[in-house]
This record gives sequence, structure tokens and C-alpha cells, in this order.
Amino acid sequence: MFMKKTYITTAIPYVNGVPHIGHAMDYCLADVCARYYRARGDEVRFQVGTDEHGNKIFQKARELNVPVQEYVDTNAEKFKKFIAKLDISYTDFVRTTSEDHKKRVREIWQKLSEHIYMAEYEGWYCTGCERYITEKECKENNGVCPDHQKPYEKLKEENYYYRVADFKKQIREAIESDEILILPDFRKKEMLRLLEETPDVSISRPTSQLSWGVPVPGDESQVMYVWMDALSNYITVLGYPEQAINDWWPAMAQFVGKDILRFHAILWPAMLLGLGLPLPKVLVSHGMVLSNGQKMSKSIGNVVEPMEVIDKYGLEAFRYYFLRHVDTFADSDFTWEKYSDAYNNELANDLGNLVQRLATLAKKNSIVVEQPLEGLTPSKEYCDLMNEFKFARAFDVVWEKIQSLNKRIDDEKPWSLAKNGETELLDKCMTELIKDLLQANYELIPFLPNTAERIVGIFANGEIRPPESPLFPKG
RNA sequence: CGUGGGGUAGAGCAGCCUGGUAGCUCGUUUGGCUCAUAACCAAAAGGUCGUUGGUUCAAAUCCAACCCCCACAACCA
Repeated sequence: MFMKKTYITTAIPYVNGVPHIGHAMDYCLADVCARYYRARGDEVRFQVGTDEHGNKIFQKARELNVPVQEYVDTNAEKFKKFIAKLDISYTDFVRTTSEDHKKRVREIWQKLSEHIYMAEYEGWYCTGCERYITEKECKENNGVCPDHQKPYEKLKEENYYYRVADFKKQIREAIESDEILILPDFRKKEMLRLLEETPDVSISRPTSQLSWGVPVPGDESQVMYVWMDALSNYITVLGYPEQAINDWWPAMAQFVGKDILRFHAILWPAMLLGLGLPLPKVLVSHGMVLSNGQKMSKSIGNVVEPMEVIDKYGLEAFRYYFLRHVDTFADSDFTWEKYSDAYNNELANDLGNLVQRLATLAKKNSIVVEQPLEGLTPSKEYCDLMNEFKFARAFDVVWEKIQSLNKRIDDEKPWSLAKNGETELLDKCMTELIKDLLQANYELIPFLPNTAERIVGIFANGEIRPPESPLFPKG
């Protein structure tokens, strides 16, 4: 039997920190997408992973006095656990320090070699920070590093560059024509403008600057610098280049935070074009989660820990909030008050209570629904929104159905029908209500898989009985 | 004179492209119901749609200028 193959990717986080809410957003959006396409019958491959090279990681490991590989192993494990905790239905986990990835990235580099050249880079450098700083930052600090109280030095080094210029025209056409569809639309304009001013990209560092990375093939004095290494993960995980990847590539959708969209909309297509590979179909750029209206930052002290949010009301509530009340594309605010309101008013009152009252009514009146899961298909409105990656809006559509069921129960008053002995009418009314609940529930699957499964267990598993504990206890 | 987004009821947002009596959710107030997790349903109050000017019979919507917030520009997703 022929199944459409669909490949979905997420950005791979840099493992020098702990998983935060932004990573969770990326995972949850991609997960909804993956579950939706699976429900439609596609065979879905879903990549997640970790970016593990670079100076910051090297330094952090040295500070902690542990071998670097051990350090990244530990942190990669943290991300793996986090992803599992979010119930993300991934199929592939890629690590940039894996032997497979490193071998393949070197092969990719070689394939791109005709677009790679060496040039000298000159800039202000702080020996304390061990990094280059921008001209503007240098000026602002009057030429002295505020952290180390040392004057910046003018340094020169040799870097390899990737000649993005070779592909600008093709990339512009691909973006303009939506061959690569960039969502949301206003980001597309932003990327087109950025493309024009994008210089060739530095893709290596001398080992004297950076040792924790993939050595450049044919030049052991240089290692690859972040992007060439990291972006390649989307195809190395599929086995490129030694394995044919055209079953899966191009990706149907690549999910990224808006801050790294530029690399995915410009450098990544340039790499793919250099390799002669097709371009991804859709780049979905999601916004940031704000905390009390501000960007989360350690110095402001408003960082919201995802684990803490999950622990408050459970995973389903977490997914609910971040998939419905956080705009799929724009920045959205998180506050504990909104979170608690959403949980109590919507999950507990709207949905939890609806399930409870319907199940109780059914049980009291011994209602039996024949073939309750027969003929369930998602509505057109819902599918259209899902296909356009407007997940939060699609979720709204599902929720309207759930809320309208509460109204219908009030209007049709099944309890009066029972009291008046109108069993036939009661049976018909209850059957319809339950079927419609299961219809809404079917569309709920990608968003709240565990809840949806519980609801099926209550209504579509022989005798209907209320849940032993509330779906969403008030709190 | 950098680029992009935004300013609509107490809060969060839709409507703007394709002008025609201002809409949704939460919150507030009142009423109804009793199957249900003190849940559910209904009604009401609440807005000179950032400012000024223009086009038009008619502007939240189109045009111009200005004010204000935010993000990006630089390795905090």
C-alpha cells in the first residue's frame, strides 16, 4: 500500500544550557503537525536532536572539569528526557557529535568545496572572552572589554567562507514564488531583504580559536563553525550522502524560532542548492514566549521553567496552553494567571465537565452507542487551518465544538427526557451528543493525544462510564 | 530618516486586503438550570477603533503626516 512520506524537522538546540520553554514550543508545534499528518495516513519521519560543538560548550566543560564528550552526553540526555516528557512523537534523534553525523558533514563539505574559499578575517578580539566582537560593541565599550577590563586587540585569522552569492538569485526566486513557503508571510519579506545584504558566510575557525568541532576535510588546522555543521543535521540524520534520501527529502515542514529563520531561509537553501538537493517546502517560524510581557531573561529574573509549568497541571495542560493560547507565529505572553485561567475555565470546566456530565447521563440511563468511532473524519475548516499551519486557530475551531456541546445539552435537557420516560428521544439525543463529542475528540488527537485517548476509553469502549477521577481536576 | 511587527471595552485578541449600524474570549453584574468538577446556559454593562488631516454619500477599514510600544540588526529560542 502506498503511503505518502512526510518529513518534519525541528531546530536542534545548543546544549550548553537546560531545555527552556522556547524549545518546548518548537517541539510541540512540530509534534502536532506530525500527529496530524499521521492521522491523515501519511508515513511521518520526525527529526529532533542536539547541536553539540563550539567554544561555549568546550569552555563550560573545562570549567566543570569534565571531558567535553561526557559533558555533551549528559546534556543531550537532558534534552532527550525533556522531549520524552513532552510526549513528542519523534522518530529520529540526531546528535552533531555522533560519528555518523561527523563523517557525513565532512562529505557534505567536500561536495560543496567549489563554493568554499579561504579569506582573511580581521576584527576586534577579547582574549578574556576568547571571541571576536563587533565594531559597534567595541565602540560602545570604548575598546575595553567590560568583563575582563582588557583592551580589545585587532586580530586577523584565516577562515573558510561559503559563497552564498552563487545562489542568491535562485534563493530569491524560490522565496518569492513560495517554492520555499515562509510562514508567517511578513517574515518572507524580511528574509528577502536580508538575503540581499547577506555576505558570504564564515564557516570555519582555526583550531587555535576553536577546537571542539568537526575538522575541515583536507585542512586539519580548521574546524567547521556552527552553521555548516548544525544545518546539515536535517539530512545527515536521513543518511545523506551515502543513502538516497529522496523518499523523505525535501522536508514537508521545518520548524524554527524566528531568531534563526535567517539561517534556514538563506544559508541552508544555499547549501542545498550547492548539493543539488531540493529545497524544503515550508519554513515555519514561530514567535517567542514572553513572560509578563517581556522577553525571558536571567537578568530580569522572569524565566519560566517548562518543568515547573508541566508539574503544575500536567503535560496535557502544558500542551493545551502553548498550542492554543500561544500564537503559532507571533510572540505571545505567558503568565501564571493566564495559565491557571485557561486550565480551570477551559480544560476543567469546558471539556472536563462536559465529559463528566455526558458520561454520567449515559451511565444513569444505560445509553449504548453503536460503533461510536465509525465514520469520523476531520472537518474541512479544521483541515484547511491545519494545512496552513495555523494550529492555534484550528485548536479554536475544535474548542468551539466542545463549547457548543455544553449549550446543546442545556437546550435539549436529556435529564427531563429521562424523567418523562421519553426513552427513545433520550437515546437519540444522547447518541448524537456523544457522537459529536467523539468527532471533536478526533480533531483533538494531535493536540492532546492522552486526553483524546481517555475520552475514547470512556465513550467508545463498551459500556459508558464516567472517569474514575476527573479529567482535569480544578486547581 | 536602519528593517519588521503592533496601538480596537478592565485584560488578551479578531475585523482592515475586497469601505456600509463595532465583534470574540476572559473578567464584572444579573437571571435561568440541576445531568455535571459550585461546573453549564442566557442577558446586561463597558469602546470618540493611537493622533491629525485627506478621499468618499459613508472610514477601524483607503491615502498622507505624526506620536507611542515591541522585536530584529550583535552566539540569551
